[in-house]
Amino acid sequence: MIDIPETVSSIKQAAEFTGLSEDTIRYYEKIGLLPYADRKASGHRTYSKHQLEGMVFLTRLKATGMTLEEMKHFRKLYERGEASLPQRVSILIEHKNRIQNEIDRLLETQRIIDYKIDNYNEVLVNPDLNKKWKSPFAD
Amino acid sequence: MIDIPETVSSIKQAAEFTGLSEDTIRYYEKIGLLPYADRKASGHRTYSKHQLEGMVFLTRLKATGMTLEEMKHFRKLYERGEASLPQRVSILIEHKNRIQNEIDRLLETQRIIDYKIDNYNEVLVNPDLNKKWKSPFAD
DNA sequence: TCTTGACTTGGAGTGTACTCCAAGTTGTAT
DNA sequence: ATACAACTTGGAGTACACTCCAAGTCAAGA
Repeated sequence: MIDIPETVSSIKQAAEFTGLSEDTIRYYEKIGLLPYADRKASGHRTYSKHQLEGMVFLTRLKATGMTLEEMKHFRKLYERGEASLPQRVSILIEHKNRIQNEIDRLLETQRIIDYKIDNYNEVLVNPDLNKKWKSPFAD
Repeated sequence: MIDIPETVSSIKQAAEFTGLSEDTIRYYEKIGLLPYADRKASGHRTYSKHQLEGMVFLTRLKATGMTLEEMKHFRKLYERGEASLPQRVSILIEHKNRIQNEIDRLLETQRIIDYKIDNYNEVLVNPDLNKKWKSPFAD
């Protein structure tokens, strides 16, 4: 990962460092997933390193299947301060479990794909075998 | 997995055995992802075990991130017969690699979540530590 | 025969997450 | 001073994958 400067003073740079698009950053702010960003005198958004890291963490949660609504909820808990810590922990634990289930599902599908690739390769070597696998896409 | 009978004679049963909804099955047929299903004299759809297994395989590809368009492409190759075998193998290999990348990403996010959970727990034990972690959502 | 329920069709509507646009403002280089 | 790029806003449009609906047909039981 690129290392993030202490502050950036344009949405373009924020996009560059977080991997989000400029439009997506504005959209997230619009729906309340990101807090209203500080503006310069010109009205342009500025971001601290702190905020950029938060955005990167959001992209990770999203990339692992958390919805924008769930992330908004998490953010609201964060804003309520320390009292919400236990709730935040349990959300993270639950999300971690979801990720684990997803991993298990992916591994199983990899096994099935391997099986199909093996079948395909056998048919490539000996086309007469073709009739043996009647399963769709497998023969 | 439930075992699938040799044939089913309604879309309801097909839905039951594949896990897809009736509407989704009709939708897949409409967009050409599934071939036009055989109909009884009444016009009701019937499906062979062969076809049901194909539908289950589609759900796996979809659950692991393949789009409907990509699946349509794969299906068309399948319909072109044996000559498309090498192409189908390479699509499967590529998809398997995508799954691997996804798994790697999920594992990395799990590690990050673990790190955050640890931080949270430390703060829960000793609230004074709270100032140490300035990273959003992490403190 | 009549009702009930499962099915058929084409097409409209939904939810999520963007993505783009028009009109206007500001900052920088020549 | 002027051009031009980068930014601002509210709001409209898009892509994907369904999901629902209305109107009609068909099969089986009371």
